Amino acid sequence: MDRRQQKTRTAILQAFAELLSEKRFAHITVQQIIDRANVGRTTFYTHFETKDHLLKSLCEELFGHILPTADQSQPYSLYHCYTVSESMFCHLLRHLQEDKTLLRLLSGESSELFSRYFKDSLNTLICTQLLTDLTHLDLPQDFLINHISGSFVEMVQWWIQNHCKQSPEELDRYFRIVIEPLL
Amino acid sequence: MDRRQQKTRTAILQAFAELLSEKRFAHITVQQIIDRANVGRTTFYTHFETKDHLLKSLCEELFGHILPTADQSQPYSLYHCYTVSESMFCHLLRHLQEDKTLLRLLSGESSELFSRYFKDSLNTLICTQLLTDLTHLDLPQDFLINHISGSFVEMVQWWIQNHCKQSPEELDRYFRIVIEPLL
DNA sequence: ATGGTTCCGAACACTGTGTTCTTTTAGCTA
DNA sequence: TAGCTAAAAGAACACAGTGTTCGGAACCAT
Repeated sequence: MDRRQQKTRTAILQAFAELLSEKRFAHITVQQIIDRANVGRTTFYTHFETKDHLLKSLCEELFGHILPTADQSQPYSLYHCYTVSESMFCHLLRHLQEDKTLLRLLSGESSELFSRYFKDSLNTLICTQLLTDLTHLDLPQDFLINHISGSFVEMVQWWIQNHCKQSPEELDRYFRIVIEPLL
Repeated sequence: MDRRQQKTRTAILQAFAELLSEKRFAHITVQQIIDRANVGRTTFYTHFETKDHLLKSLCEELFGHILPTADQSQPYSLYHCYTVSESMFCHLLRHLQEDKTLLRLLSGESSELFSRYFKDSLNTLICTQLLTDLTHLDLPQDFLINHISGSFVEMVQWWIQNHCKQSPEELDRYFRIVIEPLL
């Protein structure tokens, strides 16, 4: 792909991410984005159809860095009956801690947008990771999966709102206490 | 209050709620609201400062019916170590099942807006209901409360997306299994 | 009935969107 | 390095939505 395209694309995404950590999605205008990205109006619209498409692209960009690493990174296979030294969730938390952009967005005023995307991705991720089925408790499996991914994202939101006081390992411990009785 | 005021106010809220179950908040225009409510443009703006304020009013209106009943309704005191026949959550679920408007909104494309409000309200509600402190597990109390309210709202979303197949009692049972180990 | 409030409707300025056009610039190719 | 091509800039445009202002009509209370 042309170097120019790459440059403007990242400039736009960057500017957009910055703005999102300052104000709500709905209150951000295309004009503000292109001003900050130092890009022409026409250029913006050749790259992104609408502001909504831009948001989607940003989500894919950011979570695309985080989630696949957890996916490939082997038989974490969630927490299991027997304790594993390393968990997928701890892995995610560590990555999250380092990605300042993502942290800002998940704490910004439009955090729901990203949380939603995060949770949906996590949901499918858990489905693929989940080898054993968890029907030993008398609960529907998709309910349980939804509960796990939902709780995780809720925890992350809580963590970020409290300014990330805990270490990823400590947070992982919390999550184990809350989730392990169900596995 | 003047009868006219009441009429237009509810007409606007009603129209807005209808529209919200059809399309996203961001894609709803004031024009559409006042057309459906059969109300003049000026009138709208004397009642509500902006579309955002209207949304807030709608939240207060709808959840104002549901939550206080759970609040007063006595020492459910969450689930407790000893099982109680009736729980605050089951109570909420029953009310929710009957409120078609609320169900539509929580399943619509702007459900995050309502879920967020729901969770925040639930959070403070739990704080007041929570008599005993739950520090016996080695977890911060506010983390635990956040986990409970978050999980509940996540469950409700899951329930509604699956077209409310389960009865409130059955759903309450799910929630007990998931939460009770922590109390 | 009459005074005060509320509603209506049309008009208005203003902001933001998304498109079109021409001119300029930058990257790939040979 | 020259030349072709694709991309960006910038200005202008039509359009849609917002929020306000006005005069006049409809309504409610006393």
